[in-house]
Amino acid sequence: MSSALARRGSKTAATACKHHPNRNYFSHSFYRRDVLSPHQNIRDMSLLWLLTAAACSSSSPTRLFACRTALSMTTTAIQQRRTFRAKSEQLASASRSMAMMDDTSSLLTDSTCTTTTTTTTTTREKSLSNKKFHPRRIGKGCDLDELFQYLIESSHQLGRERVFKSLRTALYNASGYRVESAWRIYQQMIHHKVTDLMGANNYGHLLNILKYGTDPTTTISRMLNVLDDLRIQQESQHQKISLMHYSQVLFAMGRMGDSKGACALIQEIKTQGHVPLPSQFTSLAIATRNDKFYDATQEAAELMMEAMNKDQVVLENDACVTMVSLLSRQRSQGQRQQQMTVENNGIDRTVKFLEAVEYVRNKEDVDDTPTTTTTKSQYNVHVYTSLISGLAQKGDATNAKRLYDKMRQQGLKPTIATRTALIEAYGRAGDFDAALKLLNRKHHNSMVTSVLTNAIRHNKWDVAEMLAAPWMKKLESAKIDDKLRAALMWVKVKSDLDDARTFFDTLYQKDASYVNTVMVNHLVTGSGNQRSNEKVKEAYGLHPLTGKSPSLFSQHLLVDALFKCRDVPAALTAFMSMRRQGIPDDITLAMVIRGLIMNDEDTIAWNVFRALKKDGVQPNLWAYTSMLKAYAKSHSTTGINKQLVDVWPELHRAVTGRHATVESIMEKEKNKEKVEEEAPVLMPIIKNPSQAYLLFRELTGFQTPNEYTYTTLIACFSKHSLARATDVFSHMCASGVKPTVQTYTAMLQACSIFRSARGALLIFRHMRDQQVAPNSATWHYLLKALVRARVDKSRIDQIGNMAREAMGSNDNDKNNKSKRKKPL
DNA sequence: GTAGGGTTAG
Repeated sequence: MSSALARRGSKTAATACKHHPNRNYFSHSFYRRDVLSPHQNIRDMSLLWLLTAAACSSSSPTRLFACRTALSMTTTAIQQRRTFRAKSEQLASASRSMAMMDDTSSLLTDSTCTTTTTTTTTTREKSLSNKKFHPRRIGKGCDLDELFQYLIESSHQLGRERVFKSLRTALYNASGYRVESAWRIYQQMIHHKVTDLMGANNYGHLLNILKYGTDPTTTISRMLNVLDDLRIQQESQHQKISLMHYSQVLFAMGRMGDSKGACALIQEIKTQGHVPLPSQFTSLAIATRNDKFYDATQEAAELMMEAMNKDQVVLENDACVTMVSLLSRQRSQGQRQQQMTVENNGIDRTVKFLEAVEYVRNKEDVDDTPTTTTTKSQYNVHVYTSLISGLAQKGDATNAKRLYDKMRQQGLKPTIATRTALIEAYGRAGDFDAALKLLNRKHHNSMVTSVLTNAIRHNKWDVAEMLAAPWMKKLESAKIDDKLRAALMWVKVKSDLDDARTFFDTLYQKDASYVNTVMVNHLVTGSGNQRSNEKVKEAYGLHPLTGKSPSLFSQHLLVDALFKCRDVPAALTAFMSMRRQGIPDDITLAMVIRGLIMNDEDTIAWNVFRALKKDGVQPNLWAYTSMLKAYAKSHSTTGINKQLVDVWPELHRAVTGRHATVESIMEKEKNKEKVEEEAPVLMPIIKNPSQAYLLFRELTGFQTPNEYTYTTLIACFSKHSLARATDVFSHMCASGVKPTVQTYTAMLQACSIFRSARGALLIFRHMRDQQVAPNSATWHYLLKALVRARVDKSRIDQIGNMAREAMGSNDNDKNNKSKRKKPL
């Protein structure tokens, strides 16, 4: 109700707002029917314990990134804010000077009342107008064009005070809460240079209308313009920007998803010596959630934690729920330019956030009367659902289930969303018995989607088939939503690509809304796996049918598919086109490195890799490992495709993002020669294991190598030095990274090359002790090592028999597996 | 009505 009143601009609402104890009338909860008491907020120590345990069990060793420090992040934010403000100011002054240049008539939309009217206006008419546009008479039905015309003609007689009063009344009574009207009235105030007469409340009212604008760019920039004007007034001590003004802008930023702007504004509030309001943090949380272009989760969380820990700010429940949801699903590593933090894990960060929430809640209890005797959980079902879902994404079904049980103990009833989150946890962990058991009662779209996609991920074709079959018949029914339909398409793509492709057409013909982007992506990926670049390109061409242009993610899949088809020029062309539209993430960059190396374009890969680092982009672990793979290759590939040499300068620009953004274009214009000097040179890759080792040392400065990285490094050494390969192997075991069958095989390969029977048998025993099952390659290199080391023939035969025996049963396994793998 | 389920890398 309050929001409706406020929107109508009713005086009652305004007064009610003014007298609200916290003057917190932009609070999101204020607009809600069920305003939660602060005590209903998060407060439950035992849950925190549980989560901390989950974080400890799942957290991997620290992955550090040499990036900006917290301090420089803040500075950058301020600088960005300044640039943005400067741009807004330019915009404002441009619009102002335009208004000045144009005279009276051009400011009016109604061209009928122009100069002719001015000359023929009689004294009587004037006095009529005087009456009509008297501040007291300006009401709802007032014609703004007429009013503006009148004011321009009579401003000299009326005096600026009177002009201002008329416009002010118009703002309150005639704008009708229409954004455009309010903005035009404000522009008139600027034109008549009367904004200095505006009171803080007038500014507040204006902002209150503007915040409901529909266009993100105009809405925010207009509001920032108003704020800038207010700031100028503040400097001449006319006005003071209050928290409510900031709240209005933050509210709009929340709606529009301008997370960078919201962070910067919160910082500004702090610099002004205020403590931001809880509702302002809620706006920040909403802005972070709604921002599709920038992930400010970490920055926002830190601002909130600081406020809680230092200023005892009690966050609103909405902000908590939103932040918990965002934090718990943060990717644990590999984000480019990520801030250096110890808590790189989503759950760690969530725990840290909740600790701050607990801290301030407990503090509040002590300050208040300590009457809270209830042990009942103060978390609501949404917080639990977010947390369960966060654990689910990490495949931590054990803790997800514990949390779910705990929630039930607290007497909270799980909803469909909660059960879906738990099903997702089981599915990710590969526990399909548990997932199906939960699904048993009612097959809801979201639950089926979850189990289905996880079954595909885990190659559980029996589960996928069983689940998909009944839905396949009604694929065209409206009862199936987008996500489920896409999951069913995925099943089809995996079982029969051509059939899936035909089916896409059938669906589209039935109803264009039945097809979506994800389906096209599945078709592109499926075609890539079939190594058919014609099919890839054809499938990619389906994107327009979904009514959406391909996102960066869709383009990522295209590039990957083209690399799989060994069409390097096409893949690189697609990648460069992708770069022109946005900044590829670390996964895309690693995929490009990998694609090049898989296609034996080692030199180009090496140069892309160098260019990234030189540009300050930290390649992630996957990129490093792919690069290492070039050194581990048995065949030498140093030649470069001529076509790629020609494409290199452009590729270099695409990788580093030189003059692709507005800023860099400006930079280039400013400093033309400097950019042109930088003709990128293709450096040859020097393939010796010491170089590989240097690369490995370098990556350990940023990330923790995993079993794949170690194995690749061992493979680099296996042809050169058994001692060094063994060193890496020992280092791997000492670091707690478990060798895989591939690791042991690489070691055995080294033993065979260096004719070490003793080494081979030691490695083989180690493998047995670790209960790792050998594969045919393992047996092959073990035997080869023994043969080359001239071990006693009877001994070799003995092991050869063991190998045949083991492989015989393995073959059976394989056959069974492939039988099982045959889908639908 | 908030929270949940769809497509990325050996």
